[in-house]
Amino acid sequence: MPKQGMEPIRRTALVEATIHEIGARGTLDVTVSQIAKRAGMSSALAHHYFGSKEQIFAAAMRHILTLYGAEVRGALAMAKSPRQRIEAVVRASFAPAQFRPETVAAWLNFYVQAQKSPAARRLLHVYQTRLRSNLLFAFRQLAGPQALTLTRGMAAMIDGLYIRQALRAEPLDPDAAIDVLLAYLDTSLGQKAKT
Amino acid sequence: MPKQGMEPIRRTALVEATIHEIGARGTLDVTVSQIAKRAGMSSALAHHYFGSKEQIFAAAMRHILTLYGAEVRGALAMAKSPRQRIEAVVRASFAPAQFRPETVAAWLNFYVQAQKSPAARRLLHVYQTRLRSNLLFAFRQLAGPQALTLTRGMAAMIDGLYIRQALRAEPLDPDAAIDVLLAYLDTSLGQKAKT
DNA sequence: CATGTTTAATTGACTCGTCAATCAACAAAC
DNA sequence: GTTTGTTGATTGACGAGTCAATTAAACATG
Repeated sequence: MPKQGMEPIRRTALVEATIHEIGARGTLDVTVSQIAKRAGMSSALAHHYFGSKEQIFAAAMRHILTLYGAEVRGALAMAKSPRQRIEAVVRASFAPAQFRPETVAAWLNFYVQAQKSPAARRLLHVYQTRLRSNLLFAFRQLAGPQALTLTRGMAAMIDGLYIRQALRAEPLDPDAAIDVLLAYLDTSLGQKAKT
Repeated sequence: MPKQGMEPIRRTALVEATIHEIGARGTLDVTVSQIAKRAGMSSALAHHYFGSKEQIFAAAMRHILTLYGAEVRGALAMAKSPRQRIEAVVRASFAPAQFRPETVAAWLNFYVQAQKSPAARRLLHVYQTRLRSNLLFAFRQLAGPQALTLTRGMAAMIDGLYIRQALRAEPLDPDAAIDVLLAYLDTSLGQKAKT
């Protein structure tokens, strides 16, 4: 069977299987065998390519963060005004790809993973910092001294809406979530320039 | 050694040990032995009183939710106006007892637990619903039609600020968190009656 | 109040299952 | 015939839950 050049294929298959499996089970308690099975291979092969379960998780996390980063960057590229930059971050955060149940469940579980694994914590920290500074920069131009408070509030609200989705309690659709956030944005800025 | 009436003592010791152990390790991956050891007894005894690990977790969760519920009810009792009722919920949510790192870490992990355990999900759901309806009721009197959006925003923000604390990323002290929330409240209500 | 009996509390040792990780061996492709 | 892909079987560790046996308090009774 062995064709050559399987490695990248296997790796991505495993990463995606990991995210789906975590999403489906709602837990980090997924076995390498489960992941491997979903990816259509033996668990031994998974170990062969990744070395350890923790490295599989790390790769899955990197994948999610990369996708999210790309989504944000894409949205940001088209934004002209500070107001648009904030809106871009919000919309990117709730884009269909980011708000799929498996993805969100995976996020929640990676939050937990970050509590034990320093590597996971670092990864998460990089992205959170980047996101926050995007918001802060824009808010500074719009609201001066209140910028820090507004940034904190908005970042918290994004996370909170994610959690709700993960818990499937009061499952808001993306548009409703975006509405909540934009309402916050607008009233905070006192209905200034809705450009 | 056997004195009588040990049961309630052992049970509460186990519940508290569970919360501390989860907080300390940052994971639901705590063994019954670890919990029992911290509570100063053998793992066999823990099983004797609770039957299973899941029931220990459920009891710990109930404990946390009960404390939180009591805190909210206490704060709510003194509130006279709708504005004060919202503020009461906010302040109760970030009261020192609720915002201790172990407690917050335990919360996060119970969110995860709720994904697999229907019992945990039910417990969480009851409290979340109660909380939300407290907010919604007050917001209706203050903001009429926007009440639903505001409630969603505020509930999300509370959860999000909790997460931040759990992750120890940008660790806000309780007062800062309350400031963020009250700023949201005030601007949303357009600086009406700050009573 | 001494003594025998029940009973709650308690644990060490054990079972059984599960899972991450390893390894030896085999199968194409080159 | 060497490299790359692949797996079944195995190892070793660990953890939930059980159980039989031990302790000493509580209690009864003459």
